[in-house]
Amino acid sequence: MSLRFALLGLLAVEPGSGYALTQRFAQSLEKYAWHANHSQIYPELNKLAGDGLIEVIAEGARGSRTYAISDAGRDALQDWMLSPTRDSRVRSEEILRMFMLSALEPPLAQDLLRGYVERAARQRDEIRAIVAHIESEEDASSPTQFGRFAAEFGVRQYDAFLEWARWALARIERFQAEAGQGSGRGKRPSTTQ
Amino acid sequence: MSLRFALLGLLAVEPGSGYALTQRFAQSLEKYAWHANHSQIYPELNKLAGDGLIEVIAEGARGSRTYAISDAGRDALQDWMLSPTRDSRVRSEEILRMFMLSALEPPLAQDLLRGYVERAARQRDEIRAIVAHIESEEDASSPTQFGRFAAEFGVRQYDAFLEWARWALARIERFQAEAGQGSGRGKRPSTTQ
DNA sequence: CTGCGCATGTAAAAAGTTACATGATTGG
DNA sequence: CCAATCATGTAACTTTTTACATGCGCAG
Repeated sequence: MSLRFALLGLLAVEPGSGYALTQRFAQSLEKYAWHANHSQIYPELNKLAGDGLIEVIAEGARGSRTYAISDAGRDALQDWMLSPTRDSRVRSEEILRMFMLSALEPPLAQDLLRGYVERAARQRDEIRAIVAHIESEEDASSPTQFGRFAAEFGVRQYDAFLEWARWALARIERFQAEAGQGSGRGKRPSTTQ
Repeated sequence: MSLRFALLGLLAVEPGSGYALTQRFAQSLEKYAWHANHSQIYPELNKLAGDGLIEVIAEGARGSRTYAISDAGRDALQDWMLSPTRDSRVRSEEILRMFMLSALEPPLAQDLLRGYVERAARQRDEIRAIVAHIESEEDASSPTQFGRFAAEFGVRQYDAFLEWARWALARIERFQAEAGQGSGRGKRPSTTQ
């Protein structure tokens, strides 16, 4: 169901073709919220059009069709937005890898974490540059709003991740130092079966 | 593929049955990293055992089997951790809804956002309580580390979200104030209300 | 005149969800 | 003894991924 509403939401902001939507998906949604390939997007657009939630408002070169959301579509989107979120689950292979670090030997985990930190910092800086660019355009019209929201979200997300990663590094280090000292104050599980 | 490694990672920290793993999934992974139902977990455990990556180390009441990761499993997990992440995409219906807010009328978007802020703040406080509890146990053994990492991540994640939401609220407000004056840009969808 | 990007599709396979199904054990 | 929870599974369906497939239009 989410794919439908992702498409309706994108079309509510601005009309576009399947091709354009595929790109907008990749630009603003896939890193934080949802992702879909064109092979899933095209059939879903046809279904949405069949249900009268979107309409073809223009046909261009190479058989391209520009869709716009219909009034019924806007209603459906709003209903969905007002309905309770029944799924608060998240899928992210990157975060999964973070958590799995605790299964590795501490030195290896630290190495990996440091690499992640570096890449995350670089990516955050890239988004910051995008934000600066959008901001300089000074165009507060709807279409850019969407990307602006996503970009701001991304910056804050990366910042939070970086803080967490640094905290995790420090914790692993501390844990390792304690373990290295034979008689620590921490409990020794020894024969815990 | 991710499910395999999520299970291997959990078993690398501590052995457990399919039932126990289902619960650990729901506790520490599903809100931030990955989720799976028992109907997906049990068959995957059988496959992992068939591939020699995990082993049954105990059988208990009600036909329960406790699995532990094998040396081959540990190697497979490590290989995966060291391999480049080829998928940096995220799926989260909640975040999707956030982004779709820009498709709604500003006052409605603000109402919804305020509701989200309230719930997020409550959830963050709940995790903080869990963190405080884990911290008070003073038990630095591996099994708890996992949940501790996830909880810390959750707190920072919620904090970042809350900051973003407040920023978004302020921005919508400003945008609305500007639109209220002469600076009419963008389309105005029927003020028929 | 050719290669790249635009533009749309379908099919098969894998992954994930929901529903159905069963039985054991334990606490009240 | 009854309800809740433990514990495992399969089947049908939906969603998502990967691969295959085709053709137009433009810039160099």
